[in-house]
Amino acid sequence: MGATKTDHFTDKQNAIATLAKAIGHPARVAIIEYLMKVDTCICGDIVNELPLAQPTVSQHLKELKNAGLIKGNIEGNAICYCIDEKAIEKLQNYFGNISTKLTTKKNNCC
Amino acid sequence: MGATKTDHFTDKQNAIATLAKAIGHPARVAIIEYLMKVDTCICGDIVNELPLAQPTVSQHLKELKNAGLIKGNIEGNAICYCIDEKAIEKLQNYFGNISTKLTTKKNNCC
DNA sequence: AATCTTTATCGCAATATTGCAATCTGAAAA
DNA sequence: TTTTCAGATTGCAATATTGCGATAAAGATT
Repeated sequence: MGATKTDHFTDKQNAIATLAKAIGHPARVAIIEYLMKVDTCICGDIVNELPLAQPTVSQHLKELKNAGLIKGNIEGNAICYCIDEKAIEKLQNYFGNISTKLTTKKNNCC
Repeated sequence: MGATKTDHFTDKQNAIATLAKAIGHPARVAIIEYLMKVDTCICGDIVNELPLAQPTVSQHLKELKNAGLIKGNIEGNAICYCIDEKAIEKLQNYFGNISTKLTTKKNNCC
């Protein structure tokens, strides 16, 4: 009890949940938006941008990386993080499909 | 500490995070997909469809409703739940914007 | 080598989430 | 009214997440 029963659901469902869960925290939304805003993606200064301590930011980055939403490249002693387009596209497609199916179905009981 | 510092982030960031967090669980992904699959949205049998007990399903529905992803209509002593298109559209737009911005920017350091 | 700079990890406390048995509520049916 | 049925709520135990201070790891700089 307390642990998510991931094994009872399909791989696709778990995959979407994992991506969504990673975005389900404002700090991580802010990180993604910052990565978009910055032209160069030398990203050590995310810590300065966010109201969180360095270890906390590091952990959020780790979770985003585990979920496959961002990639990291070592560059000297700094690290270059950037968004992985594939993950974003997966989400876009997923919600796009739901949206179109909903409008064609016109289920209007609510 | 352990509480999310929502007040340090923008309303938009918190809004996206709230929606994403609600989808960030395979059971809730399964609920949404079931609501799409069923033509009529008389939805009491979600419990039969999922490998979870009734109180657990009820709580997941509550969280989806709180996040604004689904709506519920009382119909007799049953309840008709269905997806709120607006929330899905918000997510679709959000990830669509990111996707297009990424392809135009061509940031290829990773 | 000694130091600085950048990022990751450890360990902890506070809080949140997940899941369910038991129970409650309220409408329909008998 | 009593029973029944669909859902919600309560209360609890197990686990996960959030956040940060302290520290570690590793390349850069002096």
